Amino acid sequence: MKHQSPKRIIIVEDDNIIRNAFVTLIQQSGDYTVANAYSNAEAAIKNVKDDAPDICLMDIELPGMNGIEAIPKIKVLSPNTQVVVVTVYENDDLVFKALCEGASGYLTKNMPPQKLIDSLKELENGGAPMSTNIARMVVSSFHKNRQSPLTARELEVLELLSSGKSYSTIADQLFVDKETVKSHIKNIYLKLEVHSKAEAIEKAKKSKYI
Amino acid sequence: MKHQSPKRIIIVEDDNIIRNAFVTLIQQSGDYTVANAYSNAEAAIKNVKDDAPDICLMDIELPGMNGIEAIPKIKVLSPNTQVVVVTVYENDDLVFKALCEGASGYLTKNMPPQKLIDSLKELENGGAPMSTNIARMVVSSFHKNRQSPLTARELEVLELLSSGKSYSTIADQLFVDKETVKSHIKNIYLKLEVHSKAEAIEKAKKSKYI
DNA sequence: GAATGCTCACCCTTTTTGGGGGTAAATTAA
DNA sequence: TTAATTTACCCCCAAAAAGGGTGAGCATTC
Repeated sequence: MKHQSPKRIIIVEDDNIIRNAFVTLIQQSGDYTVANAYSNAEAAIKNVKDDAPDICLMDIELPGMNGIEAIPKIKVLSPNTQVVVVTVYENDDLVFKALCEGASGYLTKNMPPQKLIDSLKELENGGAPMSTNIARMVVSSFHKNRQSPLTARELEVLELLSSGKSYSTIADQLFVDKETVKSHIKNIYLKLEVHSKAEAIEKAKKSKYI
Repeated sequence: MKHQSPKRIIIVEDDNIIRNAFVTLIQQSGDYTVANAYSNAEAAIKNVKDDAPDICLMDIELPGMNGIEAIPKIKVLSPNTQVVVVTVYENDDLVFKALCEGASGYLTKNMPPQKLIDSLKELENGGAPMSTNIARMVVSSFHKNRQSPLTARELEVLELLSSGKSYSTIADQLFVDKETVKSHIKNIYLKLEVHSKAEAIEKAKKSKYI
């Protein structure tokens, strides 16, 4: 088998001390080479085709374009690059935005140095490295709220309603009359204290009933 | 500081050899105590209030009730118990079902033994232990498909449509005329080759455009 | 400078839908 | 034996959705 050349990494991080620490840490590991290190996203994007990185470590708060916006731009120019966010922010919103934009991992800067190298290995193995809290946030985002005021049938109806189906389609799918669906929806509105489909869906999603 | 009593664990696994291996492994770690070990979900559910486990290791394929169905029953009877699925299955459907039902982690049986103990520690630290492939599946589930035939504006409209909003509400939110929204939706239907809201939403979600 | 694609906006029509108000039987669970 | 759930029906009517077509303004691309 042919020898694998060491994985190429770029770093986007505006703090000089942290950036240099990452460079040193990664170079010393021996298994990776730092193709380039940037203090802003624009420069990284401009050079990403030449750098041809396997992995990009991306900070979020950066001068100019922020790290979240930078992710899709990197991915378009270099689709095989895996972007891992490395930041101090553990805010739900930022985490899910980063993942939606295409991040393959999300690390917080308070991790021990060895964890960074472990994470790179995890990426190579087809994983998605995440800090402890981030993994929990991600998994929790799937959990449903079981204290729902709605009955099982009502939840079924609301689920279908939230997928854009009409009353009659829902009725067909549940093998009941359209008027029955209407009754369920009336009860859903009563319980959720709303007066329209959109409000019901919004409230149910926010409360994680569906 | 007061001494913490060792975390209590129950195991639900129908294969005697594997179950006993887990028991031995966990007992030997010293940091955990096996409160009970069951070969089926029904028995585990019956005793979960008495066992009062901090953690439940749950297999999926079991005689009688399967592990996925068992998760919510365990969580209702003992809300502070963290359920971790331990299985051979890496199927997307099962993973997401397990997480939706309330699993706090998902491990595959091909892991090295030490990984199980590490995972228990990870749980204690507020994490969500996952095998490499599972973590990638979970993170990938957030990624959007960037080869969408829809324009940015059309995606915006479709996103709002999929949240149950009416044409006029969408129009207000985007500061355009209702007729403009209609035009966009007509184009969306054309491009996606559908003839209704529900079909458009279904196709867009399936293709991960939204 | 012609062509294309995108965003925006208006017109017409039709059927369907959604939401409000009631009522009530059968089943199931507490 | 109450209470809750699921089912189903009636009325009404405004609003919404979907189909059709047209076209201006703008940016990009060829």
